[in-house]
Amino acid sequence: MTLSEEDYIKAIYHLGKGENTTVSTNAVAEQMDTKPSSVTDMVKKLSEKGVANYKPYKGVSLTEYGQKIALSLVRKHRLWEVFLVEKLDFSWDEVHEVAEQLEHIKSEKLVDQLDKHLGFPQVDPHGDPIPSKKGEFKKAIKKLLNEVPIGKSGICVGVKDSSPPFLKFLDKNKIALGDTILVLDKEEFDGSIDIQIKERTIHISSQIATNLYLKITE
Amino acid sequence: MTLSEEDYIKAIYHLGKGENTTVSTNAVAEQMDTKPSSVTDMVKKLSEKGVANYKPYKGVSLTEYGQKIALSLVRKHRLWEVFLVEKLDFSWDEVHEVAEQLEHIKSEKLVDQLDKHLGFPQVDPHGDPIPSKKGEFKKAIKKLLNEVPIGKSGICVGVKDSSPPFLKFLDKNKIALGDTILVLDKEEFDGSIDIQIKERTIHISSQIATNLYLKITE
DNA sequence: ACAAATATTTAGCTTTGTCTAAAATTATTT
DNA sequence: AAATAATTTTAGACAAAGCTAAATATTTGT
Ligand SMILES: [Mn+2]
Ligand SMILES: [Mn+2]
Ligand SMILES: [Mn+2]
Ligand SMILES: [Mn+2]
Repeated sequence: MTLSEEDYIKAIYHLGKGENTTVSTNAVAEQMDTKPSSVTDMVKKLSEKGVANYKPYKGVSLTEYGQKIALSLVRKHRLWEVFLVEKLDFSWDEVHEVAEQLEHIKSEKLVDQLDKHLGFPQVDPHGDPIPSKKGEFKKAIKKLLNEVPIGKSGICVGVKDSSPPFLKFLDKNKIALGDTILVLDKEEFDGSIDIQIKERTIHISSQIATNLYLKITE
Repeated sequence: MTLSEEDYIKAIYHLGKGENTTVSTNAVAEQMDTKPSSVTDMVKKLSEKGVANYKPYKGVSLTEYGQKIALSLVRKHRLWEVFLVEKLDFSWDEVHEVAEQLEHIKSEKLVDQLDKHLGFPQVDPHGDPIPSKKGEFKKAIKKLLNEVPIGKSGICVGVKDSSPPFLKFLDKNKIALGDTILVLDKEEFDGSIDIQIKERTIHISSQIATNLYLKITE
């Protein structure tokens, strides 16, 4: 697969949320920051290669084979992200762009050894699970912060939005993966909430609460 | 620079042996495993970009800017080779192919941090020097084994040919960088020599002797 | 010095991946 | 059930990087 084909496969995979959903040409175009006509051309090619199922005007999905490729790419992307943070002192908002390049390096041994070097990590710096070599991974039971009822608490295990602005916001407000968060109060009107985190009590907007994953503890 | 442009720049650099020599279209074509006509097209483009000086029928050389790029690529290539050997347990005959890909990853921070992570190595697994961030490196005073006079000895510090077959040959014969080699005898007729290495006395062909670098000790 | 051999460039074609503009299909309103 | 709007595809073009075959320049041998 070429670099470009691989990025399309990943886009289709992510838009389908990991399940094997059919996604629209326009959606892929938006995700990839290209034009719908370019997507049409590419998905035709992917279809011919046995990577995708494409029905004109109906959308595109990945074949079994395509999903395997997607999972391998996701695995590589996330392992590199762990490497950058753990070994090269990158912060979690800097890794995506570089991993986007590194994920395309072709060498099975490289990935296997990297995995070993990192101690077979289960999640990437954003809390996203790392597929095994065979493409398996258990998706964690986690809840968005805005769905956690008042009085319940949990451990922060992931972010839904992993864009640099959001990640930097969390850094600035000293919210990190692993922290325990208790929901104190919720404001119906704007969806904002009060939380307790590490002795501090802070008020958090709906935009933040809908992008933080917790693993409920009690 | 695109991946392809970068590979051409590296090829021109290596053919010019690091000095800023003018090299021929055919030489570049052979090195890159492409056709001379493709090289002509590319060097024209590199010339327009200010990376190379190209005179039709006369050959091509790198500009100052082009040399900077070349040195940065060599730096990245060799740092990645060190990483693969030191951290991921690759053997020295497996690293080149992967480094050939990794050298094109764009991220200044990545290179700086990798350098630090590796403890600022001075040479790659084949004994080749790693340019500093500014593009400087001292070239070691080393001699090819076939040029070492009888009775002199030295430490094995590098290989001229770093192709897998040659490197595997060295592994098989337990000759590694760092080993001390004493020249016992030379055969004028075929250039073969007798050496002593780690208590062993072995006979070595001219092809091997002309591809092993020693740093003379006495 | 000239012919032959070699090296290099040019011209024209191919593939990949992209784009714009126009045409076709599907979805949504009234 | 049309009419309108939105989505998607097609047609045609372009840039990058490569190739083959033909033309041109340079080098070499006599
Ligand atoms: Mn990518
Ligand atoms: Mn991630
Ligand atoms: Mn390369
Ligand atoms: Mn090397």
